[in-house]
Amino acid sequence: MTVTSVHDPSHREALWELEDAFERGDLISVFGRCTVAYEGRAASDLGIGDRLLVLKPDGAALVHTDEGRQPVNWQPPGSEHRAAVREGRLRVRSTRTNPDETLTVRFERVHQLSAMAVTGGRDLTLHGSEEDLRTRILERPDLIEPGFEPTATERPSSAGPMDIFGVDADGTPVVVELKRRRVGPDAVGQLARYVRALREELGATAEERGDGGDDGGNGDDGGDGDDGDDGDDGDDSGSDAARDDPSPAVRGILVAPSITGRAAERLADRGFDHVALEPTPED
Amino acid sequence: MTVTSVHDPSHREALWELEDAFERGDLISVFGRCTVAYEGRAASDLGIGDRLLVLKPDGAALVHTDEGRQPVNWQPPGSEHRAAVREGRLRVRSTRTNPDETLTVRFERVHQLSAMAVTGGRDLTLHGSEEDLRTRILERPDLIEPGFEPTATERPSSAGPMDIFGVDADGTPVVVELKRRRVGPDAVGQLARYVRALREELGATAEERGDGGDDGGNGDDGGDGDDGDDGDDGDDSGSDAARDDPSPAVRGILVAPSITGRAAERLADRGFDHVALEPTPED
DNA sequence: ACTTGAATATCGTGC
DNA sequence: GCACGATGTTCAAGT
Repeated sequence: MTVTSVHDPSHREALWELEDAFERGDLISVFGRCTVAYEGRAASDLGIGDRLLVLKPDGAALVHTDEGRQPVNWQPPGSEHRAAVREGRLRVRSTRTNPDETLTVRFERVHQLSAMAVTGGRDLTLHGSEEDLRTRILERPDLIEPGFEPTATERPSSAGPMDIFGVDADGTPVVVELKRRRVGPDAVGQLARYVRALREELGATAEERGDGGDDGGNGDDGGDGDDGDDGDDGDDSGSDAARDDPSPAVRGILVAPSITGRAAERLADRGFDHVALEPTPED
Repeated sequence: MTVTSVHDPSHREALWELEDAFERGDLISVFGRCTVAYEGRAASDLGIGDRLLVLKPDGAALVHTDEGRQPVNWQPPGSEHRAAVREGRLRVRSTRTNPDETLTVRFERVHQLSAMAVTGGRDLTLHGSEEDLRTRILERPDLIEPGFEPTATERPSSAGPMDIFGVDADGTPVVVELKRRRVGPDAVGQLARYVRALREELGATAEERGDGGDDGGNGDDGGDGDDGDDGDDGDDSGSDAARDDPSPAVRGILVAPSITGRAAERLADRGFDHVALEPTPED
């Protein structure tokens, strides 16, 4: 039998079953009326009530109520489970170190305890990720725009690896930033950093192209333009003329299913483009 | 009886119990051998294996394996659960809209099904949050430094609401940014945005205050003064002169239990201070 | 071990 | 409903 199960056990009975299940490495589910106390990175106390306690052989512990996706209390994998009967009640305690954390569940009454030996079934395949989006574009670059040609993925730069690098129909370098779902202004900042990094890297070329790559205003401190900040502080308009250049040396394209209004504003400010595209084709 | 439980039920038997439990608004736990398919914001498929399915009356659904704190598949609250027997197997499906998402669990075999009517016990008290840290400082402002006086919390600015705003012993405006745990450079950037916004707002006043009054230091180790700036954000380069002013019109203080080395460098670059403080007093 | 960044993040709050 | 920030975020990957 792969599953053991007891209904309305005594505390001592529940303890025996728990210890056996620990020994076998079972996945355990306990329904019962209990209090919960946690102390570690923070601290919390939960009064008496009906809850579901899940104990995993890898050390994870979860306390669920009847609401919410998140457990009301938990312990991450790597913790150690112990059970005991104290003051006539079943007490389950899960501890770990680094940081030191303790989760204690005290059962006033155990309604149902089940344990199952789990085998196999770890082959999860996830689709619709950012990688799918990249694959889709590499197979059909015209989804970005006619004439676009990808030349590298994860191309390194001083601002980190960029998702897709390529050239457009005019031979202008293009940085493509991929997001698998609707994005806000932060994604525009990320794209701006890559573009700036590439403009600096290709600076000489830009000069030759006669497009006046750098504005004369702050030419002295040449690496420190203020438009590439990560956060959302770039709201001051008109701080640079270069971004309004009609033919910038490097283009930026943000690929995402949709973008927020604020993000659209920033894209326009910087002269970047948005291409609406889903990780997988719509039905 | 508040708990119903069936061991090794037939698929039809399991269906009856499930539908009854849905009707009663029970918290449900199902052990069984199953496949899982999800389609929505992403898509995934999970081959056959032993898992624990948790169904909540608020619409949440969780599929847990024997590993990890996170469910391998799930559906958030607000979804609708339905059960049926198809092709001789129990099928549980949870759907929601906006976005459209579907989670389907097909049981080859149900080992154990339990359902419990949950009552009460929603009074969770959590300690050690950022709000605790704010409360602690407002009650004892001298923890920041002698003479510090908070004047507002969540004070608005063009960069968003700042955690605590106040004045130091010299009457200089102070922006305090709170973090409940160890922080990296991003927190310094956040603080810098607030300080810059306030400096702009109070610009005229700052010009007049050009006296030589300097802070007495707060006794912690002074940051090294190296200028090895990597310039990957440079968020306040616009007001360049103000940064090096020995008596800036606005001070910035980052309150956190500890900070990373890179964050310390940036703090020093911008002339900000760090105060080491926990959300709750150490024992 | 520390740091960085993504997630089907989730969850609250404010607009 | 949308956007933004905090979370005992968790988690994987890179350094």
